[in-house]
Amino acid sequence: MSATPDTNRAQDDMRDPDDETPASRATEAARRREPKALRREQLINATIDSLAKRGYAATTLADVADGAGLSRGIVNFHFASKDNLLSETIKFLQDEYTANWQAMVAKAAPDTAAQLLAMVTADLDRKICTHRKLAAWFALISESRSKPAYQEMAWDRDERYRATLASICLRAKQEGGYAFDPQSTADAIYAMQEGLWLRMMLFGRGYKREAALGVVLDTLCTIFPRHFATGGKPLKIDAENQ
Amino acid sequence: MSATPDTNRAQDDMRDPDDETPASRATEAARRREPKALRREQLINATIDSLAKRGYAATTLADVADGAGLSRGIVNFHFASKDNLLSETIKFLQDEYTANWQAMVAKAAPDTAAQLLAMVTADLDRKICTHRKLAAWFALISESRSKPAYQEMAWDRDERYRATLASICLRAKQEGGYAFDPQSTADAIYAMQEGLWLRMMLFGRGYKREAALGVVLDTLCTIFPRHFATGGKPLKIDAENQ
DNA sequence: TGCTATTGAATGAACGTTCAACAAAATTCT
DNA sequence: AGAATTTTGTTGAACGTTCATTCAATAGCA
Repeated sequence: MSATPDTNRAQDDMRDPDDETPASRATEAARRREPKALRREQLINATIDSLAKRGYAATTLADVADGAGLSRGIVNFHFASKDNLLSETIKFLQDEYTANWQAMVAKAAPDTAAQLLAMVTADLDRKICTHRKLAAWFALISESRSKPAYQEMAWDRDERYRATLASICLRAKQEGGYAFDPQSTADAIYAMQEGLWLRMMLFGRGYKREAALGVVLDTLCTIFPRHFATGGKPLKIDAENQ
Repeated sequence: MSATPDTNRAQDDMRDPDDETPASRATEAARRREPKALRREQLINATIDSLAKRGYAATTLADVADGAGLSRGIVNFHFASKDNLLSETIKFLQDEYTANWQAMVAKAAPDTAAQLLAMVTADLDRKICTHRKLAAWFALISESRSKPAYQEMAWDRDERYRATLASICLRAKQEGGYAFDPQSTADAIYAMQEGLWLRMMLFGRGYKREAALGVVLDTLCTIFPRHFATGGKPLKIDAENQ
């Protein structure tokens, strides 16, 4: 029982309702009973905090352990090495991201406009698009030059999203008689979203989720005028296919 | 006279004709004569190399000095501290970037399409858009959470580009009778470009400048159909204003 | 009694910074 | 002009700090 076990997570300027550590561990004894997976997630969350607050270079295992309210040696027990902890952290973020947009797309109406809207808003979802997660993600991904493992994960994530987006753009083109190249359009939209992420990461208070969402919706209106009304609301279109 | 003074710079996958160190310093004596500013630039270039090759976390002063073919203590003499070296490096990149697009815009024809094309292609210029510079830039900017100085520089650069782009979008709207919001459109285009930068940084060989350029031009055609013909060529438009 | 999770001190390597010594250039003096 | 002196640039070893990792000791749990 060293430091006071702090549950205060990520003083994010966006005030995320983010990932609260589920089990409200009261006593030292109760904490011990928590299954391994939970402890790992707790450490990963502390890692995200540290990455967001202090950056990649200044993220130390001591800081992570302190953030989780545990002792120094704990990370090497659960993750073997710092490298592995960071790999697992990026994997955690990627998995959460992918699961989120896939769920949102599955839940959305099957028509093209709704599917497109779902994909695009998924990236700006409250759960994904928090300042601390964006900061952590950029910190990790920027080091991917020297870490081939990161690059692979980024590539994976990218391909899936990009391919799905391209197929929706193709459908939209067929329905709306647009002139654009579907793959180019998909790439442009995807790039725009990552660019908006970057802006949000860089200018925390100065550029919020709502602003980014406005830009995205306006752009959809411009690119897909027959699917979206001004204001970003999907327009019902009686598609011939489906 | 310690290590062989290596002039081999940045084995970039993009084979940049990049910044060759101007003076071809032959002898130890000749090197000494180089003015201070040149030595600084040489060290900054070695820093960019190291950031691109090894990442932010693994960039050490020893590595920078080795890369420049100089001795260990040299950086602290010219830059006082590692922190300052990195600040000067990001400043160098930002200044080069801003000077480049402003020069290209100034050189372009005054009509809206040409100005827009100039701004947009400036970002993908051979001189700016090399793998090593992108990697270095992302490595630095990702740490800006913990370095307020970086953030300020990023903001500055951003504002100037964004405001110029927005004013051009406004002109285009007036000329072409488009429905879009000019600021949103400017933001979208800018974000798209930074997103494409990110892709190029991440997927080096897998996503080249030419691919990004194609996406950008296609997008211009989609957004400004009355200014650009399919294929991205600017269309002469007889503007009423100017 | 094992077994698993956790602790915190010890270890050794890596790094930024400092500094005394040195060398080349520039400046001053004769 | 040439010698003497100061200034400027450079070196590499030394220092102190920080950090990841290891590990013996310990405590809860089956």
